[in-house]
Formats: sequence, structure tokens, C-alpha cells
Amino acid sequence: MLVRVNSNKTAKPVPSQLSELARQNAVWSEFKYRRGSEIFGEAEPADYVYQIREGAVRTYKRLSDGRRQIGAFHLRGDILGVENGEIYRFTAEAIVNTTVWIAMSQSLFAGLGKADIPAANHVRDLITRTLEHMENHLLLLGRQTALERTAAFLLEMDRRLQQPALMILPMCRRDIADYLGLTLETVSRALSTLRDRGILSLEGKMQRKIALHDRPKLAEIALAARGMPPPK
Amino acid sequence: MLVRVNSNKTAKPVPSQLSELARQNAVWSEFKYRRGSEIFGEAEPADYVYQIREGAVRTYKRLSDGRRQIGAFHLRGDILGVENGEIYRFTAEAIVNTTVWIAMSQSLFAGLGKADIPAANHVRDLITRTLEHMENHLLLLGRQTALERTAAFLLEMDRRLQQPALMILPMCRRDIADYLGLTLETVSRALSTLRDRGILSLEGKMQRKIALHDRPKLAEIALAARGMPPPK
DNA sequence: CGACTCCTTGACAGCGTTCAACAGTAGTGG
DNA sequence: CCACTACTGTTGAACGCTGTCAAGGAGTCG
Repeated sequence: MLVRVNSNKTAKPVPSQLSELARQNAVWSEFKYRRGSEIFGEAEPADYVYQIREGAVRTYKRLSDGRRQIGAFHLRGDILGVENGEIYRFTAEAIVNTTVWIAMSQSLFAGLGKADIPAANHVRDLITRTLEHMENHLLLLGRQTALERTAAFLLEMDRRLQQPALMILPMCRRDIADYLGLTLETVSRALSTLRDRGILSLEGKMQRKIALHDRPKLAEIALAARGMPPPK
Repeated sequence: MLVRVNSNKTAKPVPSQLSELARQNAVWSEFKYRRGSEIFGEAEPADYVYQIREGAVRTYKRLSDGRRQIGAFHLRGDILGVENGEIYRFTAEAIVNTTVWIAMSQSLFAGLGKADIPAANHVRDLITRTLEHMENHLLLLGRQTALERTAAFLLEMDRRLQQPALMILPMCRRDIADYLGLTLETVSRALSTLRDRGILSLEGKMQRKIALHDRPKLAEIALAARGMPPPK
């Protein structure tokens, strides 16, 4: 049996959201980061924007005592580091070995006010999606249970990876926990619960391969469908 | 003894963040909402933007079972309803009787791409502040304790009300709870704890008047100073 | 092989929720 | 003006979800 997998081998071309920008600014260069290395740090000058060609990135803030809240995971094709102000407001780290395209950012946000070039629209759309994601994340962190959060996370990843038969997560349990505002033990328990209910299978030696067997039930648990019409 | 209070009587003129826009679009009109009434609803067409002249507004999302997460409180001078897409992504309600200025929003966001008019800068700054606030809120909801959240909330309100000797909160305990991802009982207990520690006083018949006695200690509890330099 | 990382699972504790009672206040309408 | 009701806030007691601490297995890397 053949399965569709979000591995490097079956990689589709990187979405060309930035192709317009690339044409304008024309100074993109490729760069690689080893897993765990920092791409940019909170409060550093926001000189560059990044598009992920391969790999995955986490962006987070920390409390002074080390507690960490991951704001978002960034996958292939995603753009990060677009700031209005002069500094990055969070830290970005490569979760796995990651290849990015880099461009000077100075002319990017400024372009917003210059003329109605397509780039401006892309940046605006990016901001809109960012705001939307954060609002949903607020609701999740403030008002959902551990099981609901875990289900919502799986559905988000499933969607962003285009619903592969076998989902390969790049991040460890601790990253998931820090994204969901939980501990890694709670995440592990929630995944085990979902497995025991037959909703998914945990596969692979490090349990990072997940097969979803019942997306509707998962969605039901996640309560993600906030404006959901009643099931007919 | 005279105290400075954020009451209606001592109202300063509304910040003119939108004065530029007002000059351009020139179609602002005043409108009043009774406390508790909806200003706009999630998923409704985003036809207008609002600036608060007097009063206070809460914006929130709901889960299908009623759980609510307040994303932000908006006070006098604040602008809300600025969207890129065609719809509002959350609901806005008047917390108390509220007066707003309303303008058609269509030309507003579009102006972003048109030319580098001052309005574009204002909208960009608004977005930047919104993102910043949400990122801090994520960290609070995901990683801070009840006492820390409550302290952070008080400091935020204190700052936004310009550190009055006596802070008058427009919102009830439930609103605070839904903003902080807690229950109203927990908020009440946290406030009592802070009172018992001598950090603040709860005054007034409905306990919505708060006097902060020890802001440094409150900040210490809030852990809000994330990039805080070690105390010398 | 040894050290390390990653994940799971169990036992237990604690923080925050839930449920409840009570008191004070505001709003409403006769 | 006052009674009535709904709302608001505090506090107590018990529960339970999630965190904490701990152990152990499995995989990876040098």
C-alpha cells in the first residue's frame, strides 16, 4: 500500500508567495541552520525576512525564569521575520536542519506605504493570517482543555501538511507542550488517550509519525468549529 | 486630599490618532451603545471602524459551548474594527455605556497600499501594537499563574489609565476572568491575596476601585519584565 | 558500549475549578 | 419611594485536571 507522506522526498515546490517580492528586491540568498540553532533573537534588529525552503522553525517568547511560550510553528513555504518596528519581538529557532531564503527586510514593510504593488498585498495577507492564528491561539490557551488543545494542534498540523496519510511531526513533545501551554507529560498522555480511543496511531520509533483515523471525531474533540453549524 | 481619578469629569481630550484619517475620510459620526450591547459581531461584514470617545469595549471569541476568551479591552481613544479581510473576526460589546466615532472602513485599509499618507503609518502602528499585545497575552495565558496574570492585568490597566491614584475598572470580575483565562472566583481570590499582602486596596461598593500601593512588587509578581535586567 | 535525548507511564500533590452560600448593589417598575 | 429581582463580588469546601517527580524503555550518536 502506498501512502502519501510529508517527507523530503515527495517535497512539492515551495509556494511562491514571495516570488513577487523576490522579483522586486532581488537579493534573496540561501542559508542553512542546524537543528536547534537560533535564526534570530528577541529584540535583535529586524534586518532580514526569511522564507523556509526546507525544515521547520519555532518562534517563541520566554519569561525570565525560563518558561517558554511558542507562538507558532513555521513550515516549508512559510515566511517569518516580517516586522514593522526595528526589532524582532520573539526568538526564532530551527527545529530541524533548515534551509531558508533570506532578504533584506527594510524595503519590505516600507513598501506597504509606497504603492499598491502586489508585495503590499502579500504582506497584508500575511499579517491577516498571523492575527487570525493568534486569536485562535488565545482562545485555545485561555479556554480549552488539554485534550482539546492536543486535538486542535493535530488538526492544524494535518491541515498545514495537506492531510497526509502519515503525518511526520518535526517537533518534540516539549515543543508541542510549549505551543499548547501544557507540560510534555500532559501532551503525551493526551496523545495516548486519542490512540486508545482509536482516533489515531502513533508510529515510528520516536512516535513522531501519526496517522489520523477519525478526523471528524478529532474535530469534535477540538471544538475548533466555533461557528460550527449544527450537524444536519 | 486630592486624588487623580480616571472618571468622566476629568476627561482629557481624546487622543487624535485618527485625526489624520478624519481629515481624509471626513465622514465620522458619533454613536452611542448601551452597556452590554453589541457593537459588531464575529463574521459580520467589516464596514466600519470605531474610535472610543467615552466608555469601554471588550472584544472576544466564543467556543460553541459558550466559553469566552476576551482578546482585549478597549478604552477611551482606542480604535477597533480595523480589518484587512471583509469580516470582523471577533465580537465587540460595550462594557459600559459607550460613545464612539464611526467611519466607513473601506477606504482605510485600502489606503495602506495607495500612498504613504500618514494614515497608513497610523494603521501600521496600530497593527504592530495589536500584534505585540497579543504575543504578550499568549505568553500570559500559556505560561503564567493566576496571581501573575492578575498582577499583569492590573499593571496593564494602571499603565493605560496613566497610573491614577485610584483606578476605576469598567469591567466586572467575569470579564477580567475571561480576559485572563481564569474563573471569576480565582480572580477574586487573587485580588484578595494582593490586598492581604498590602499591595493594593479594593474600594468602592462594588470593589471596582483599586488603589495600587506597591507597583514594583506588583511588577515583580507579574514577571512582566521578561527581558528584565537583573536588579543591580 | 556509554551517554544522551526522547517518549511513555505511574503516583502523588497542588492549583484552579466547581458548587454553594451569603451579602451588598444596581436596576426596574409599581 | 420602596419592594423586587437580577447582578456582582467574596469566601469556603471539595473535587479534579494538570503539573511535578520519578522510573524505565527505546533510539541515536560518537
